[in-house]
Amino acid sequence: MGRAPCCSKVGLHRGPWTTREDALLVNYIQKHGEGHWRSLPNKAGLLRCGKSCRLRWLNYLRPDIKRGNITPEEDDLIIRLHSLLGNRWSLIAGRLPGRTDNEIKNYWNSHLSKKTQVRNHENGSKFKKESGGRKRNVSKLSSNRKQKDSEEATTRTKIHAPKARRVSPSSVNISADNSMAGSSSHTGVVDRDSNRSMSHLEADKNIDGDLAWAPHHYLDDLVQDDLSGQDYSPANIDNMLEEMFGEYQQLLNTDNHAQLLDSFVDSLLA
DNA sequence: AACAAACGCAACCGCAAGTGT
DNA sequence: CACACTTGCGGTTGCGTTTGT
Repeated sequence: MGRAPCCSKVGLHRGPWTTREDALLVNYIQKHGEGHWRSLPNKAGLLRCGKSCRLRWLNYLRPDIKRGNITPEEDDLIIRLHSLLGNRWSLIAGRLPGRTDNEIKNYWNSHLSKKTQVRNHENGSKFKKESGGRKRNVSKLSSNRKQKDSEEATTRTKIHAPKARRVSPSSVNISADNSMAGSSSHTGVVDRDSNRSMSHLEADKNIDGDLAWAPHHYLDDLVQDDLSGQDYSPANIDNMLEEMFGEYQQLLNTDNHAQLLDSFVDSLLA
């Protein structure tokens, strides 16, 4: 597959956006709407690649972006959704109105991954908790950033890392009203790296599609209230999440999980 | 006050799925 | 069916800011 040349193109601006560039982009999108990112820079008079424009718009300029600190409720929800979905930031972001996948990803990497790591270690071992906030670690004076980062990377907790998948609305087969039956439904976020038959792919598509697009999808049952409603956290959410997560992990931990997933997905589709 | 380490976040990169021809 | 192009995603990097020594 051919790869579209991007920011490597000579003559294109890179790095931080100026207020003028922001204004040009916002003006253009307000007049013509989103999309056609590739041709947008030319039409808008920007010396940026389309990819860069799209990112800038989605992560920063969009009017519905919520700025400011992540609330404790959001914090908690991110942790829960991450435990369920893994690093699928766009899906998680979809449950947090006004938050972008990039923001959540950054927040996770800089705050929550440590937090959960600390939790895990507190539960299971004598992990030495890093002091919160910006504390200098004197014992690390000799270490440089890269080294530290790579060390972190190797120790970072990874629940699972399914490959990214794009799902278009048209590919969603499950009807909007078809709330998925049973709490185990969503554990169908399956390992995409294993070799699977077409039924797997279809099932995956359905599941993801439902997650991403259907108006009354499963997660709405799971997390009924929009965070903006301030009343997130119905009494049974914890139990449901725990139950599903347990089931999900069970699947992942099984040797023949490909086969298990097979029947699991089949049961979902039935 | 100066310096270095740690942090936080915007932006970039590369891959892969969807779509058009 | 095969290929090229577009778009979306998660991972990674670069750099300005903050903090501790």
